[in-house]
Amino acid sequence: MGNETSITLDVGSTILDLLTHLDKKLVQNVIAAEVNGEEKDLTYALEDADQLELIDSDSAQGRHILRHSTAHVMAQAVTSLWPGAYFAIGPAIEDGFYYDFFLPDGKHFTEADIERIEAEMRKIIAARQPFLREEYEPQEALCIFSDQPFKTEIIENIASTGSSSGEIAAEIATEAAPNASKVSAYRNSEWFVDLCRGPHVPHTGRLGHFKLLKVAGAYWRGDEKKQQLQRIYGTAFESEKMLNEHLNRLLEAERRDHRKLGLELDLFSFPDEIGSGLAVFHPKGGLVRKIMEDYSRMRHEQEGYQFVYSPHITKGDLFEISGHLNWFGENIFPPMEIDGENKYYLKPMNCPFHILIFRSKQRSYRELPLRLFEFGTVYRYEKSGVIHGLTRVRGMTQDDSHIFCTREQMTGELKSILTFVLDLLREFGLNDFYLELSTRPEGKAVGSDQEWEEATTALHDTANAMNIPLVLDEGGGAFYGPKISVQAKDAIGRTWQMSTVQLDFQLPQRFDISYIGSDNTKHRPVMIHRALFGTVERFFGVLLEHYAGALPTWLSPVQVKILPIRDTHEEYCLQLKELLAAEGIRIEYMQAKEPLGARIRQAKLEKIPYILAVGDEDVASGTVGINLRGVKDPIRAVQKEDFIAKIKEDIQKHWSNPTEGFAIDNPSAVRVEKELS
RNA sequence: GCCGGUGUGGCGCAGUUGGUAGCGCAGGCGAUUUGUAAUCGUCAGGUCGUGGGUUCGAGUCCCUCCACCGGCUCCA
Repeated sequence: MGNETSITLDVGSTILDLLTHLDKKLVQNVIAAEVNGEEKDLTYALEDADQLELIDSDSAQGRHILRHSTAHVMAQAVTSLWPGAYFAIGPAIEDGFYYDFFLPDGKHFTEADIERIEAEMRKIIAARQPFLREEYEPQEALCIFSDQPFKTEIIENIASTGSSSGEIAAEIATEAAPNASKVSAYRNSEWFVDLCRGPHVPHTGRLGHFKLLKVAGAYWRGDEKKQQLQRIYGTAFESEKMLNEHLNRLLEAERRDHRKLGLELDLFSFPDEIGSGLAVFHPKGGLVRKIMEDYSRMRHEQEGYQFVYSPHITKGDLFEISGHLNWFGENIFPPMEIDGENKYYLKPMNCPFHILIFRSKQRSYRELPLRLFEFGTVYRYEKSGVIHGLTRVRGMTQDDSHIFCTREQMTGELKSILTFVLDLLREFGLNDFYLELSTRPEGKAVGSDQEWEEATTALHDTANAMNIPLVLDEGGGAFYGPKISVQAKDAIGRTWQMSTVQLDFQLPQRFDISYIGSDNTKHRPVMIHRALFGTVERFFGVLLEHYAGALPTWLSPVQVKILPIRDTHEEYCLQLKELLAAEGIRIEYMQAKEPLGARIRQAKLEKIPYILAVGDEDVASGTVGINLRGVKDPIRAVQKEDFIAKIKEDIQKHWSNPTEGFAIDNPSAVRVEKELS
């Protein structure tokens, strides 16, 4: 609440008692409190000199609590519908909560059960059941939960380690008591009690604005070798309004799904006949992709990269030397046998090829940093269940580069790469980033501690200097070195992993590459692996979702569509088309076979940035009527030269939408887009 | 890979308790010549993902495989 006040109460008073002394309006949203920095239920009995912070249901902390409480209600509902169900863990997560269950006797939930469970939950909420906190010695708790194997395991873990932390995942910690000696649980009814650290809302009547979203699978403790459970996801908010806003955001995400857009806009497809996770790009998608790649090539040229090419297959020796067959083997497609002797593999990575280019002759320090760039198509065997549109595929093209430099050049290179990455991503319209530093994967890494330490420090320091938030991803590095990845947030706030920059001391050793230094002796170069788009496919998918399919003009496969009002305007239109084409503008002409409204509609659905409608008045005065994407009303009688100047500016400046240059304050823009969905 | 769901013409969908497939959009053709988000008519298009089984008979029931969707584990 912010303001500090001292209040005197009777001995044994609870927070709830205290609230009754305070202004009703101010405290009606309070669902829990922090006492001396620890979250407590409202039924907590205050002691002398306790410092109290109230937690409102509309705060992040408050939502977390009410979601967690809703998860308990869901578990109770499930237990009442499926007596004997085992429940595992049920934490609040970002935007919602889940609970993992196991139904005995081979039963399982289906999507259809969601409604039944929701209905049962509403009954529990209507009953305004109190959440009663109980504390037990571990032995007692084991008795109470003797028929719940997962809970038993959690309690035993707490009892043996003395705490809920350690090797137990963070989410499990939310289930357990923070102090070692006692185990806390919350009772909602005579027959339903759940192990939990708390706190919870005072009673189930404080809940109700929730929705169950999906049934999914999940492994016990996130370990694929352990039992498979069923997870039910849901979300809950402090009000119906906030809940609906969230559900609308989910719909918006669905509307932006690049798989759907790719089909609607005729950009790419995944024919069954080719195989899972292998895309073909149709002419329009191919054009977008070409523009992306051309732009990238142009920028790489400016940044001092040299272009190389390497084949898609190689003898296994190469990946033996690099260590990929050993460390990355399960992601490599099975080999082709040639002449019974040699095993050839589809390449999963480009780096060894670039190393061989480096090694093809003796190198001098004067050549460094040597920056080799390639749109390298690689193939990775991904488990069938993980494939997802263009963002997770089995055949992908990386905008890959390997930079060979001296130890001394390393930091400078890293810095210029990160600057380059962020610039490039901004040029494609992504503006909101954070960096993630992935460190040594324990048990899955090569190289000495000292090398890892040095590499990690170098990456960390460079990342820190970028003035962008940096988060740590413990153990997420590649087997040969740590990495920084750039996470970009899209237009609706979702984050996508894009670029990666990896520092590598290992492969230069494995391939024994060297350069002659100014001292006339051999030195080992350092290698930096980096991809800016990450992969062209994923980047394409992310851009589609970011722009909801309405690509900026410079990336649009069709930039202008010309519509004559009647076919008598055809001649003028074709002249206009020539004029625009001469400026390198991508344009389509649409004959007057149908009413104008129908053609406008069709062009709008194609998300064309500029639709020109041309009639008698335009022919007479050399003008066009412009329909901007995202704007309902047309702009009439614009001199065609003015239009050309405008669209050229748009293309040159990479406007995210044509409206940017027209000072249009048109709230219908967003509405129109929505109506069409 | 694992758990659950789904798979009907290019796309979106309907197909009652098993009785050999419909609709809308898109497409072809014809008419309509249209000033801002769907003009009218007509025609064509599907061995119902695949392979097997049950049955007199399978889009409907069972099994296999494939693919997709939602997650988990992995990950660019």
